[in-house]
Amino acid sequence: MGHSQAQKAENRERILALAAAHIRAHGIDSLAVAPLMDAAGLTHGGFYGHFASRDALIAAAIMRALDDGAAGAARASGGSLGEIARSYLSRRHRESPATGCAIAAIGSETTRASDASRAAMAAQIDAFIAGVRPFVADEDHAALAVSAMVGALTLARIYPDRDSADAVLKAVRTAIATLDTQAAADP
Amino acid sequence: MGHSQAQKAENRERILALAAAHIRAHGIDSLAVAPLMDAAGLTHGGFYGHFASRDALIAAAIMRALDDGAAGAARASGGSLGEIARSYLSRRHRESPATGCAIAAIGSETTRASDASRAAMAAQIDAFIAGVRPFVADEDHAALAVSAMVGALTLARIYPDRDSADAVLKAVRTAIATLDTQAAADP
DNA sequence: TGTACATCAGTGAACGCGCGTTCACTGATGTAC
DNA sequence: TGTACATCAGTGAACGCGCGTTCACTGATGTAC
Repeated sequence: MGHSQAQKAENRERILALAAAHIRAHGIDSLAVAPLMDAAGLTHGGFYGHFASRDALIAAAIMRALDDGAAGAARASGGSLGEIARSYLSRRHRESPATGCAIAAIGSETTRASDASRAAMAAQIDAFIAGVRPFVADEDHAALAVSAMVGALTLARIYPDRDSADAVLKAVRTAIATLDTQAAADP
Repeated sequence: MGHSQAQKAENRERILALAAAHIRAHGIDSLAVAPLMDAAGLTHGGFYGHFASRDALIAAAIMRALDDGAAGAARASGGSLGEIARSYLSRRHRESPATGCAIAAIGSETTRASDASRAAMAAQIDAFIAGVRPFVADEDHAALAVSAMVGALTLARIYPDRDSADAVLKAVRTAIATLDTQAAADP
């Protein structure tokens, strides 16, 4: 089998991507080394050639999940707050935690994570707020909009029935659009 | 030792209260039977006289944590949205997840809990929205306010430094107050 | 360009540990008379 | 009211299992000559 250095980098990348998706879809605590390595097509013994420990992997996976989410947000970031909210609070995003925003997916769990992980997520929260800032009246409303988007996505995923989940998303989408001072200035 | 029926009810109550506090402070997955029974002053073998399984305890503990949080909210619910936000988004609440709102404390984890647990939390979200409804312009803004409060408390707890955490709480408190149509009607 | 060998990515068995759960047992409780 | 006994809450040892981690080994890689 190919055990080249290039292969190793690819393998590490695959492990990390799978871990980042897993923690968003199934939570941090349920991430186990052996099943993860299996999913990556490797045996569990080789794990420690890539990461010092499970904790080190988790820290790296959180960073990766944050980057994933930020990349998705950048791709979708539109020219108005309504557009941002429409994308962030979409049914698609609600149904795809594994590829979506890490803040919403593992927010309450990260509350209890390492300081480094929490700092990384805090930085992304700040970036999210800064991205929304141009569209609203002041800093406070930027924090409000971001809190509401992260909160609403989390709440929507709690509802067991899809209709209620979608109703919450729609309600907050509509309400957030009224905070857009740019749009309000238009005729 | 007193093994009376009254004692048993007290013991079950103590176990459940400890579990409800634990899951809010340290997460659902980290709840383990033996340490919990130890904290309750009992040995772990007796656990199954009170609950059918760890999963059954978790379901009961989530319900209890929701009730705790609702009781706290009812005690603090004031005559304006600003008052509600001031209490919910207080430093005190941020620092005391074990006795506070379960939606914020275990929101992202509950996303992956049993349907019954999710339904119970969904009911409380609906109640929270209904409680805020009288103070805002429409249903959508009630959902916005609740999403923002739950979201902001979660975000604040992610920040490793207290000042940033408090700044987010304050920003969202201030912004939410502007949504209060009752207060806006005042001179 | 070709050969010899050190390196090292990945293998898979083995380890110790913590956990959920079971169970035979103990002794106080509370009921039947 | 007092005694005899069935009940049952709690005990603590034991179980099997999954998990994180280690390690001796394998065989392809890539470098030195």
